[in-house]
Amino acid sequence: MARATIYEVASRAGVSITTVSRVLNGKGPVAETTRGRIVKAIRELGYEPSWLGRALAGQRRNAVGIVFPDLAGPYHAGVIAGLEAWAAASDVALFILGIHQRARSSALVEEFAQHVDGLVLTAQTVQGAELERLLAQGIKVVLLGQPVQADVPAVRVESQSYAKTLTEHFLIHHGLDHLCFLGDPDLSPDIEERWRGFLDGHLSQGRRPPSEPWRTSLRESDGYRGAMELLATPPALQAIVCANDELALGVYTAAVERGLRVPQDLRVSGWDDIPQARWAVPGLTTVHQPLEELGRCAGEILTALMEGKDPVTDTTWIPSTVVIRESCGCGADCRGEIDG
Amino acid sequence: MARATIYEVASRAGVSITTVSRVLNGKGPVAETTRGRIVKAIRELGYEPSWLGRALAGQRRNAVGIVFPDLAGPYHAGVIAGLEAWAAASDVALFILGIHQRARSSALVEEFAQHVDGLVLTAQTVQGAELERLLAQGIKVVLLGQPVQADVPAVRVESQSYAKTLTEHFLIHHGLDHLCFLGDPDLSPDIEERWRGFLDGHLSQGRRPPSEPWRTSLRESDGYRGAMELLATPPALQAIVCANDELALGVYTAAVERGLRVPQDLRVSGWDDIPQARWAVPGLTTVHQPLEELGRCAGEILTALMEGKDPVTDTTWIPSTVVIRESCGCGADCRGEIDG
DNA sequence: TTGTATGCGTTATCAA
DNA sequence: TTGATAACGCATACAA
Repeated sequence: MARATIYEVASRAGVSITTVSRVLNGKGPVAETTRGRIVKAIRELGYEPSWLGRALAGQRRNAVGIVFPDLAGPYHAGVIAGLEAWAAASDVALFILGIHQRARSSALVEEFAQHVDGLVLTAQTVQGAELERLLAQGIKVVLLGQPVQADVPAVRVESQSYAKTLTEHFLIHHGLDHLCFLGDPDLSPDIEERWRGFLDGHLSQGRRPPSEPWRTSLRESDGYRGAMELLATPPALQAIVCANDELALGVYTAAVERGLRVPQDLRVSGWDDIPQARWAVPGLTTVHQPLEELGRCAGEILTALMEGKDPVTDTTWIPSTVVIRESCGCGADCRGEIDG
Repeated sequence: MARATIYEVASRAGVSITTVSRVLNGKGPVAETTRGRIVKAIRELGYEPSWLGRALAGQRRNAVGIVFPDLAGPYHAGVIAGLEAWAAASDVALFILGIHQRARSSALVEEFAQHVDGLVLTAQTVQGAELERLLAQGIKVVLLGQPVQADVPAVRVESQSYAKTLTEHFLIHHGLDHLCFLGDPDLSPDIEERWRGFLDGHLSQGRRPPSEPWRTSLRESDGYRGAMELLATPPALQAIVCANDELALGVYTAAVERGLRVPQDLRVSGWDDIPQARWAVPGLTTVHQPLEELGRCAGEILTALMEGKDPVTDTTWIPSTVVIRESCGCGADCRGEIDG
């Protein structure tokens, strides 16, 4: 019924638990014949060491965790895949936690931390004092897409230059004048960068800086509502640069409702390159983030941290790719990718 | 640096750890003044009980886990959302594990199990002997979309009747004759049900039983390749009923390449109602699974199990919804939903 | 009302 | 080469 313990193995093999522990961990000298008896006992009992006992005895937990605000968005799957690839190669377990706006989410993360040696914290999960607490307990932490904090290693995607490239694409290649940014820069540093890149694009062309961003959260319905209002009042907008793809798809719906064709009457771009972006008609021009690369990179930093290398504290920047489809007004002639 | 322990709290409050434990767990009598001192000490030290200590001392872990083959598909997000809703309401932590075809995945799950009181196991994760091992260790288990096992509670979506409905929709409403099922019934019991419902639909109409399913795995590229071959050889297929949406979208691509229009020249249906299904053109007729409901239901069974209620061992069946869009050949007139 | 002592399953230190 | 035994942090039976 219950699991076998090291004591049962020891008594069955006629040795002490110390010796069993030695063969289990492969350290310390054990006579070949003794080892044979112990291995046999282990097999016969189907014994597996208790993770709890090990962890309590101060051992490595041999697991890392990643924390997401929730697992609904387009973001997590790619990151997890990358991190998982690293974890499998490192023979470390990967546990995942979504905090889902829970009331006691802070306690939740702290408890989660007890199960692992290292934690990857994505945007909108843990910050400030709570993060300090975690660090104080000796948990290794890598931030993903979070505002950079002193002395905490982070992985970020470079957004600003791609937003600039995208904006210039509208401004120069398509010769537009009247663009609007949809999304709230205060929601995350990544989005703030996109907004700044949007500004950069205007400034680099000597254009009048665009109006304020139309601040909204990031769901499709927010994009629909935002666009409905933006398109209600003159002067007519030529393009809406969205903070993510879901907003952009909401804009599609609003455009239909306002009797506007995309891209003939209204150009749209998104960010993230979610699966729908490829299937929507017209195909959504967007920015593809190398999510797997992000996850893998976080894993490698975790390795360094857990091996106690000289403390990594700098931010690693990962590049993206602009994906040109049709929603920006490009035809088959200019589809493809642009480098930042 | 390190966490405070119950001993430090005790000494600071001038009591024994027993008394601290008592106020921590709210059981046993404690004098009001003593409790005050202890509460104060706890606050001052920022003490939080060690999850490890508690678990090792034989307490409930106050966490449940869910295991997926991987987190890339369309499946997991909804299920997690539902399970998470239950978990939050029950004040239980939810940990997630993806096994990602790891070599030592069996050991991985067993280790994961030590962190939790109960486990939700989805299809293609744990079966047979390994499952028995888990159960033998007293872990509470709920199966999700798995073949039913004796004495293990399970939650399943009813697929067969919806597959039948969908097939009859093609056969009767659209008056077709020559349908083909794309996908491998051996991959999961759910898909096998879909195939059986496809057969049922033919038989109920006294039609000649269709040819064997075109066996393939479930990625979009498989759908593309499968359809390319299916459409290469006469007699001309009128409709392809796909085992999931991703396959169906692959069929879209193949149709374009073969110069066929969907739905005029070829009808298509999918299964799952992934986000792309709504955005693809034409909109994909598919079957929507109440994923959140699935998760919540699994959670509730877990509650019963963990409270040691009389053992739940039966399978709970959850109903789906057929979502009619345009890929089956329906126009605006018959869009909507059909009940099973 | 409070405290002592033991067990939970390991690893690690030291002694034999 | 092996074994007692003390941590690790908590809950709890039993004693006071």
